[in-house]
Amino acid sequence: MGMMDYKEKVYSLVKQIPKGKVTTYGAIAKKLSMSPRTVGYALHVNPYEGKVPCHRVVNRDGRIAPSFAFGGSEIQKELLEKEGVKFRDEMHVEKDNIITI
DNA sequence: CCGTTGACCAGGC
DNA sequence: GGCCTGGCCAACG
Repeated sequence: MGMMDYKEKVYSLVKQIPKGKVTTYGAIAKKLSMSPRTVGYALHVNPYEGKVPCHRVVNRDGRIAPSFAFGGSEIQKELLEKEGVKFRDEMHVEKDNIITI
């Protein structure tokens, strides 16, 4: 494993989120000592569709991404529901799905 | 070198 | 829960 820039650190952490659970940008940011915005940016430009489960990251309120990079929030919702994540409404997961990792 | 943008957050009300 | 504010910071033009 060579040098990891900040984005790769984010991706390797996201890969550890178990199926059926989600975590927050802030939790990842805190663990990597970076700003939550930077985590959001890294996922926005994530080049590893299918390799990094970026659909398992939500904001502090449990809200999914309004402009999820791979097909919009509807796709993110589908991916999560397929894994058993329950939703409170169209844009929010039930908070008991959120883990801190 | 700015000014702006954005998959954010903490805290207050 | 919602709405604001101030803070945050990489990237882009």
